[in-house]
Amino acid sequence: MAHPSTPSISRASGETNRAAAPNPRSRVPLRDDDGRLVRGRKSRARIRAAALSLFREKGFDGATLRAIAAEAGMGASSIYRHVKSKEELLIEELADLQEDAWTQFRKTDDRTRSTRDRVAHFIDVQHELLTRDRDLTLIALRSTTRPEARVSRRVLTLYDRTVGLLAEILQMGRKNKDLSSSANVLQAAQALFHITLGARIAWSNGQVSDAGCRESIQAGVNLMFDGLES
Amino acid sequence: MAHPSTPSISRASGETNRAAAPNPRSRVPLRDDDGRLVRGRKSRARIRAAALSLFREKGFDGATLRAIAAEAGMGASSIYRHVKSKEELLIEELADLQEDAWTQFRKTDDRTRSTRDRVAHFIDVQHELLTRDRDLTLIALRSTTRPEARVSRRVLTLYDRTVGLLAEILQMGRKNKDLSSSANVLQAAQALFHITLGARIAWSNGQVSDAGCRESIQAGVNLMFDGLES
DNA sequence: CTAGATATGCGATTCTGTTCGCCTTCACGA
DNA sequence: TCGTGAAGGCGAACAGAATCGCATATCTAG
Repeated sequence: MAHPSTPSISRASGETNRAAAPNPRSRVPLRDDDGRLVRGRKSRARIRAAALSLFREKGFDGATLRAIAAEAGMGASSIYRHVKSKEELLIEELADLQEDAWTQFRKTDDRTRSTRDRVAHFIDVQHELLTRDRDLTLIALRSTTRPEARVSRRVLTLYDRTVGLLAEILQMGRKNKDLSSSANVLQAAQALFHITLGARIAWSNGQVSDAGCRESIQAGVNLMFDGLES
Repeated sequence: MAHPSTPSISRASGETNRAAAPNPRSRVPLRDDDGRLVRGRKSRARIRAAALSLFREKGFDGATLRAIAAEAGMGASSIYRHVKSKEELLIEELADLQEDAWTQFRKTDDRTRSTRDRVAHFIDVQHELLTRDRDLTLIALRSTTRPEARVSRRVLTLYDRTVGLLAEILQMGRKNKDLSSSANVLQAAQALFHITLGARIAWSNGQVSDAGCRESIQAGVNLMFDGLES
């Protein structure tokens, strides 16, 4: 069920754990970070900043890699010393955003409330952060439809993690008799997550507004709790 | 809620309704189909056949436009006289497939059965056909993440139609007191559809097997009917 | 039959992300 | 001090989709 070779999420913010990534050529860095890498880190930061600003300005597809490179003060091909693909530049941001959402949820979560409320709150926090950047959400979704791309794994891992957190909440609810004991929490968490995913697809296409997306998600959550037949 | 400018699905099979498509230059064809168009239609059919066979053989990305053109017996650029993008070639097939699924459902649908069963059956039939061609499903999903692409609208229209059919089933169930009268059928239909969509994303990534996908969908449907709390 | 209009076709070109081979910089160990 | 090897950078090149301008074929109107 879970994705193969799914390491628990490493710190997603800051520099990527490039060194820790399994290298196909199994060329493990022999030295620890000597000062030489400082320049590299700076470049990486510049690239990421340039990419972010250009993405916001022109959108993902509108931001040429050559333009990003120019803004970062280097040639286009040099980018690939730091990043494996253009999409990866965006996925970095997504990972950060998710991490933010999760920590913010943990800070504002109230375990004494009903499971339904907690789930709604979890989804709300996530929605709040994700809808800030339509492009980001869009590319994340898009990358999940390119299994051959290296980033898709990363995004799917983030998704898995989200489902896991949802399942955690549901599990607690089941213990408290807040939920039917026959419910399969993992399947339920997946269903809930898929509802949010589907709604965001519509949103990112401009089919529904920001508020409409949220409403659609909330309705889905409520339906899932109440059931269609009851 | 509905997508703007969403014409009801025109005959999806056979030739595209190229003439009926709103032309940005508003150059509406003055003449009806004179015999001259026969050659074009033949070319179109050849292109589509070539594309289909090459897609099956090499996959979507593996099938070069030049290769398709060669197999169709023309230059690569000529393809664009008949088709607006490479993706559109695949979406044609999707539309056909959907149409097949819907007619097959109608043929095998038993209105005396429970709403839950009918929904499950509807989703099953669709699943059956869609999982035959992973690439097709994948590209369809991918195209929904490119709002600027012309095909995305087409796919979203197909999605809308699916949701509509689901809502129809649910509506009938509500009338028969099979469903809670407080349920919003459209929202429920969307939620159900999104569950299938999410499961298919996982499937198309190889995260879950064919059977796993189906199971996941069925579990989601059942959850949606039973509710988490009941 | 001719003139115009339209549909179809093609080669060259553009724009894109990405790869390749080569070069420079620099910490480190002998 | 010197050589080694890895990190980082560069310009050229590649492949693929999509566009452009022009040529040709086929019809209709007069």
